Amino acid sequence: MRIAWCCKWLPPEGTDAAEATAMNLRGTTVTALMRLSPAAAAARLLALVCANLDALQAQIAATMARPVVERAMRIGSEVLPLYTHPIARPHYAQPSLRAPIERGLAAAGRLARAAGVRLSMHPGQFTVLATKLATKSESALSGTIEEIEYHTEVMRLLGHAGGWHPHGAHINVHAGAKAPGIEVFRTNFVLLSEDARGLLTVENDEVSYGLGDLLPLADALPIVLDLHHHWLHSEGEHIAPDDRRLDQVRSSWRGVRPVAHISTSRRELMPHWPEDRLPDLAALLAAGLKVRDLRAHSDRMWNRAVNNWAAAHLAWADLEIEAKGKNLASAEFAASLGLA
DNA sequence: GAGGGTCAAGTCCGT
DNA sequence: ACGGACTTGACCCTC
Repeated sequence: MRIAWCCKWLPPEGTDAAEATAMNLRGTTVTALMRLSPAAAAARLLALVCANLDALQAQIAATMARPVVERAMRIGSEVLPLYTHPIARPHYAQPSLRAPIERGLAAAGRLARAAGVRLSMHPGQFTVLATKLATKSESALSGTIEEIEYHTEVMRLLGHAGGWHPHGAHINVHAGAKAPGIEVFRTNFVLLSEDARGLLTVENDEVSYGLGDLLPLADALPIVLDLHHHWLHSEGEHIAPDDRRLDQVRSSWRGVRPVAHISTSRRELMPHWPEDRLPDLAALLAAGLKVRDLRAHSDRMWNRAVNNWAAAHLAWADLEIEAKGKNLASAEFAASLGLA
């Protein structure tokens, strides 16, 4: 059983803020890189990558120091900044950049495996396997494939690729656009490398692909259930851990411990809502709140009823905590449930 | 150093 | 038709 934090390390009470800053990944922008000479751009990327590799190892080390139940984390996608962009690609092909990346990621992966830290990644919203095959979207599809193969390459260099979700690793995406339909996702999924297909998972979202829409893919890749997205997509259902639909979700993982996501709406939206009562979507909408507002993640897991409901799902899945309070929220969540 | 405009990409929603 | 939100605010220029 694992509880994961996501991407960014915030300094726990009484620790050094500058130390935490050094533990986080940094990116850059295409325009900033383009303004530099090729030599300066190469130097800039090398400096960023080296800092990020150190930061990643520090994140894993900090995660190792947590109780066993908290040894899981999501790696930020900017670990190798602009890796898939044409402006950066020639630089990443250079041995001067490639060598430290291979060394650094191999060391990070060894560290994670030695301490049983489960690793995941989550490519951004531009990653859409369900996308039309029309000329207009061809670049969207090729960009999506490049992006997934980039994340796969990071996992490969960590030593977490080859076969079926080695060490529990996964690269999680949303399905994409609604119009083409889920079978287009399946068609495009086949275009990925074998390593990528062994790492990819697909997550339900609030607007396009709900849990029921993804179940037809259960034979192709694991389904990540986002409990908060499902709550919004299903018009307020707090799905039970023994719901029959979850049988298919579980089996989609083919023996690997499943992963689910939990987050909750911002408390400021419902200042008078009791902390020990599950938020009632119909009541909140009737009170004038918008789904769009309710999608936003809270800082902390502030609602005990939500936490107990989420904790019941630990019976079958590891949980990634998606809260703006990051590691602080996940540690507090684990502690509040008496798990850590 | 602080403030504020800008940021590679797709899709959906509200105006 | 267009701006904003989303994974997540960070980056980077100007003063």
